[in-house]
Amino acid sequence: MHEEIKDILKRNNLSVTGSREKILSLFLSKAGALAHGDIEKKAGEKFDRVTVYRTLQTFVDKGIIHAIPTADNSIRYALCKDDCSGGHHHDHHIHFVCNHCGNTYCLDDVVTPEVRLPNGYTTSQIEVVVEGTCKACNK
Amino acid sequence: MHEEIKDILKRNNLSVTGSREKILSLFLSKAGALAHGDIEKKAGEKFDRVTVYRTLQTFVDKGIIHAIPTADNSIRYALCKDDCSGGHHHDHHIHFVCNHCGNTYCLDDVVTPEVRLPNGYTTSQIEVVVEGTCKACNK
DNA sequence: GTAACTGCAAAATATTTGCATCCTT
DNA sequence: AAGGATGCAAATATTTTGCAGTTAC
Repeated sequence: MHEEIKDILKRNNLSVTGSREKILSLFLSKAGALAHGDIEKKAGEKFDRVTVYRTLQTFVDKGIIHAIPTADNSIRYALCKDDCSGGHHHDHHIHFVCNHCGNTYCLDDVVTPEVRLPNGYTTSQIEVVVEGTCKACNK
Repeated sequence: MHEEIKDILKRNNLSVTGSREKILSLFLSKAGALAHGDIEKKAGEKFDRVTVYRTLQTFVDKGIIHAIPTADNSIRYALCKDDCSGGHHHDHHIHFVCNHCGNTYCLDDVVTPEVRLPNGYTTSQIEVVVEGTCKACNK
């Protein structure tokens, strides 16, 4: 188990427990985003469904991961880069859903574009989800 | 009941029924998007929850309405402009969620911006959801 | 030792399916 | 009359809550 995992937990004032390490390592080892169901499966029945719900919620609250809304309305989660601490999360990157392999990726290098709103509207956050075919599936 | 409603249904080869007319008129009379729960409430217990599920699904299939994914993962639906017929729906406008009044709007005048993806990725659809404060709440 | 975390059971919600009946065309 | 749509009941699935036992610090 990487030291990095413990670091992340400690940095966020969370106790280091088995389920948190396991779930966090799933996120670190996989490029794409994970849905609740993926985590239950991948973890291999090791821990309770309720623990997964609570752990994910805790991670979102602390800004360790963020939720990605997709068109088919399955919630997926992905690691936040840098410091999205204290629930004040701001994405500056876009999300990509591959229609072929079904994976969801954060394209960290693609900055969310400017959006010009009509007069009277103010913006606090912009979420961009692009659907298409990813690099791997395009080969 | 507007004639327009019957037209929309007929145009899509759907029988004109009470629940469909009612639900469609809710969408036509309201600027913002509606969640499943909103519809059940606003309809005033007139029809079954199951009917609402099935009607919404039918409308989405026919391209009469489209689903809007939001960060808090509540599914909302809004009317499609023009012809998004036959399940081949493409948004060209952005969605706006007001953090103040909670409403979701389609900003039909704001075109989705170009997104420059890394090499190897191809795009089929872009979904943009902006959060902030809407015109009415900013006064 | 204390506060925080987990697992189990159960409650509360949400969604889907089957089928008999009713309505639209 | 025939096919489609609705409503009800019930089966599934999902998410939340309470609480007792366990673990991290």
